[in-house]
Amino acid sequence: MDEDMKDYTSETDQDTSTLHGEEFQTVAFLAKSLSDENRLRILLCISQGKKAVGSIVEELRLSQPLVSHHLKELKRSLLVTTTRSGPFIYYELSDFRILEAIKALNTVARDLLATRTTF
Amino acid sequence: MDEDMKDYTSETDQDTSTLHGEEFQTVAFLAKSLSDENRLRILLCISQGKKAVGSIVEELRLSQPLVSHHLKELKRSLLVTTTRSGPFIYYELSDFRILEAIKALNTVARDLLATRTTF
DNA sequence: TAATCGTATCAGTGATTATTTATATGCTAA
DNA sequence: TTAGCATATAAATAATCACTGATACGATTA
Repeated sequence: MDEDMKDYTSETDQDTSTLHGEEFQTVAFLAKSLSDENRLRILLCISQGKKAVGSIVEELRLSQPLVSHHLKELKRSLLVTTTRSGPFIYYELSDFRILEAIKALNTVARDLLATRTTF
Repeated sequence: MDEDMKDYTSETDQDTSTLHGEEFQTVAFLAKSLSDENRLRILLCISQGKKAVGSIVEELRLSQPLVSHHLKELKRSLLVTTTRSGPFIYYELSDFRILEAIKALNTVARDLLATRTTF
């Protein structure tokens, strides 16, 4: 059961210099989670601390079903975790290094746009 | 063959700690380019050096129109540049730091899968 | 119990996209 | 000019996805 993703044994050192096999799939899956502007806003929003859905809705001025939809997607990619407290459901980042990855993308993006010759 | 890597001294102070405004859009756009398994394979493929379309087709065993389609998408996101030499069109990475971003995503993805509580 | 608040889910729609097959375009040599 | 190779593009399909509006679910309180 649970054949979505595979587990790794972390006994030996992993090769971080290149991707192989199913890693292309997992990286693509993770990148897809970051490929939506609203999801990025949500991630940055809850990076300040765990927040309930209503707070995110209010802060980002998005509809509640839309925020719930994106949070579900972020949870599916394991980027966020939830904790219930009464009627509130708090969402928080599961790994803050995703912020470093986002910043790396931002740096590259800014440079690509800056050094662009045409336009 | 010269690698045109650049030094990055900030001429204007850039805020790398957070995203604001249009940066969400550009990061999402860049992430979308990385959100496809075949495009990641293509990027890693040409990271070994500039390659013609036929070489990529052969190496990745994808159809030629599919490779051309993805290369067009990668060019649209400024991740690759082209050089024509006779009938051949060579594609190469425009910024090798995208590999670092991909590796960062891979590390996070591997950790998310590893530390996941399997119910 | 009922009522209310917070959140999730359902159904539908329009837009985007990955892929295939077929065709067109561009370059070079004979 | 022709033929032939390398690459791009067009057309069609199927799948995915972001978003909206409506509704359902769950927890708390009266």
